Amino acid sequence: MSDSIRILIMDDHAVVRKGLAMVLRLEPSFEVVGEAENGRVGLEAAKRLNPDIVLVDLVMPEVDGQEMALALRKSNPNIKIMMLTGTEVDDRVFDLVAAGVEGYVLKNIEPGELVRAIRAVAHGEAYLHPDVMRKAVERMKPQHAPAVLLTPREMEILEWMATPNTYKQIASQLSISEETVRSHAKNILEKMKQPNRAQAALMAIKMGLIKL
Amino acid sequence: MSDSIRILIMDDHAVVRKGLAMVLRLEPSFEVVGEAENGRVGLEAAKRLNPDIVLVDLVMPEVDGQEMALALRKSNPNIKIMMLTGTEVDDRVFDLVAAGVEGYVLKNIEPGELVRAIRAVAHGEAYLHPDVMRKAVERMKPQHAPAVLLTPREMEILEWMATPNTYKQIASQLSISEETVRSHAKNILEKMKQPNRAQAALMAIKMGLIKL
DNA sequence: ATCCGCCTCCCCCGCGCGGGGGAGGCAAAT
DNA sequence: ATTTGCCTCCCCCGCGCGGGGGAGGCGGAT
Repeated sequence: MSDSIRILIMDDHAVVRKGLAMVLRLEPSFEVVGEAENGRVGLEAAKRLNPDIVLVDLVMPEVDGQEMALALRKSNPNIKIMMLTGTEVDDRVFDLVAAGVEGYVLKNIEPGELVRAIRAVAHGEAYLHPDVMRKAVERMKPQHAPAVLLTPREMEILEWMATPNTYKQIASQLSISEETVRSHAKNILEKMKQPNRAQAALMAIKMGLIKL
Repeated sequence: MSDSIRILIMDDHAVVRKGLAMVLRLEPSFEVVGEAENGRVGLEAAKRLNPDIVLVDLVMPEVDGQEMALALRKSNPNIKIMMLTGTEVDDRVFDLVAAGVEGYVLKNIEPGELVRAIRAVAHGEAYLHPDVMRKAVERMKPQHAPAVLLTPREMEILEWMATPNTYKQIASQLSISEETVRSHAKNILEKMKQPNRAQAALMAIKMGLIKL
């Protein structure tokens, strides 16, 4: 293995490619081995050049970054992928990371940070832009607050309502009457404004009241 | 506001505290304003000193990092929290980020990276250790694969089954007979080995077949 | 001392749903 | 040409469930 990081750049704008290449070539340990103007030729180039990492724009004509990433993951899973997009955090990020994309940065990134990011990803780490990370964390945390108008007992019943158990079975589990369970269930459905158990369970998961 | 970042360190091992403090004091823009040997005194110190950020070990006697973080979040939500643990990624991370902890690093982090992390968190960004990020990404991606033995039509019906609509309503929406919908539903439940619509919907979400 | 929220339990009704059958058409695979 | 999978549609039955009532006890708040 070589000690330098071999990079392939994909972007439909020549200026961006040249700009990135210029910045990256300043780094002694970096080696820009190729450029491509879209995902199709980029994919071929990647297979031919076998770079350590590809720096790819998300929006490109013919074959975009997402398609390219998925295809490259299949054919050459060892090539790291660093996705590059505009200043907005695209929701496709999550599909991308799910597909195995290691890096995701916005184009407004500082050159120094980009260098660090590339180095991190090339070393097998994951690098997500802070904004993306924040959004990811937001997704992980339950969208708290909306309504904890349920009593402790009702919360307990609600959890059971998300299971296959019938009210009768729930009742025996809790050692109370089935009628009591049904009574709680009625109140829960009314409070949550849901028409049935199924919707209440889905709603509860959405609100993070119960775990999946 | 001052231009330096005021830091409070919490760790039950004096050596770790001193070591961290020494490393951080090398940074001109950092100011270590205090140390605490557990969460209880750390919490008091935080309220008294009002630092920009607290660097806190997860495992501590009396009041551990998690309790401290939750309490501090309530009393002083503007103080950033950087959690510090051993070399293993603890599953409690997810509860912590859900609770609002901005940073999470492992103790094997390089000093330079820790400095960057603290700076990032102090500036309002999120910083998760690459390993944690990777694990978080793993959690986000649907645990694909198990079984997409459902036909396209069944997938469509399944999505409708996760809504409040009755079979009759679904049927009219899809312009087919209610019996057809019920027939599909029967096959779906059998294929998914689920006893009812509710469980099938929950299962579908777990498997990432449908979106929340 | 009164009120109110919570938990408990009971009754009745209608219907949506799960589970068991069966059947015909149509396209792709073989 | 036969098979196989998919989509379509139909029947019957039993029961779990949603929705409408009501009632009593118990603890905390005032």
